[in-house]
Amino acid sequence: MKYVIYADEAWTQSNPLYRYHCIFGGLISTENHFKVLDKQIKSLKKQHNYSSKEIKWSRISVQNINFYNDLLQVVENFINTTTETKYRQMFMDRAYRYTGTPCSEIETQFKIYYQFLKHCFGFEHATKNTYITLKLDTHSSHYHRHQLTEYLKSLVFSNVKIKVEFIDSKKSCALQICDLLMGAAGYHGNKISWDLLPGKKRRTKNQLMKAAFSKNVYELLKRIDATHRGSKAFNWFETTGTGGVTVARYNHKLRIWKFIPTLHVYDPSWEDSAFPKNAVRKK
DNA sequence: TGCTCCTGGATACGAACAGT
DNA sequence: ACTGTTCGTATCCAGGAGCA
Repeated sequence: MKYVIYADEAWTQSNPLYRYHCIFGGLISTENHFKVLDKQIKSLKKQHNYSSKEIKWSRISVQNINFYNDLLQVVENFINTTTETKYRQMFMDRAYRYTGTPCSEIETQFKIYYQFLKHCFGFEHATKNTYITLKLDTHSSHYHRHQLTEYLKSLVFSNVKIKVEFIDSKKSCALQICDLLMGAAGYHGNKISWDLLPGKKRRTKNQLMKAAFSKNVYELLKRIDATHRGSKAFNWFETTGTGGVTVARYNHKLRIWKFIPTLHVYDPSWEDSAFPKNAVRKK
């Protein structure tokens, strides 16, 4: 069986520091399903006069919010109706501070990328002769593509053959969807909408709009989790339980993974209670 | 099992805002 | 300046998920 994974990262910057960071997201499905998704998105773009523009978290505005909300329906439908499609999200929490050997920011990012691809999809439970083409955004790793490729060479499974490709996110709706979902995750999880403008006691229209959209994304993921796993609650920033069976890592339609390095200390200064209520968690 | 985190809903009050 | 609306805070209440 052949699959394609589109994966991307977001909220990796370290200035300012946000509690939830290094958010990695990946959509896995078949090439054909992705082609259909592409067509659906293109037609929706036409309807909304958004054809020439790229889908991007940072491009959401009051003027195009209807397009983005409609887009969420397309995405939900895509994930729900195509059995091969699954979504994975990994992130890190600064409350669990890594205490191992320090390394450069970019190297850390590669290592985490590796962890994400190695463990989040549960490849070890895939059937024999599974072929996966990993499509990563060329833009974000442009200068380090070679280095990342080297890291990913050690991604070896007996049952899964992996091929890595770098593509331009401008040309891939699936990658753009990843950017959107992760952008919303970071915005919501870090309470960015509460980063009030100087002297303001209320959030701006734009902040409220983005907070509402993030919530729509949250509810989308919650619905998917509820439909396919029967769970009654959904935490965007907690590891999804496996119910004691490791094959869940492969089978689940949607999984969230809070990546906690083995070598870590708990840093309560990042706890929710260390910040005022309704405040952005940044340092 | 108890704890924390994350979420929901309802209600009430007052402050901040937008439009006129 | 006045008005009506929206937003934020402060209460309660509730429960699920995951972790130690």
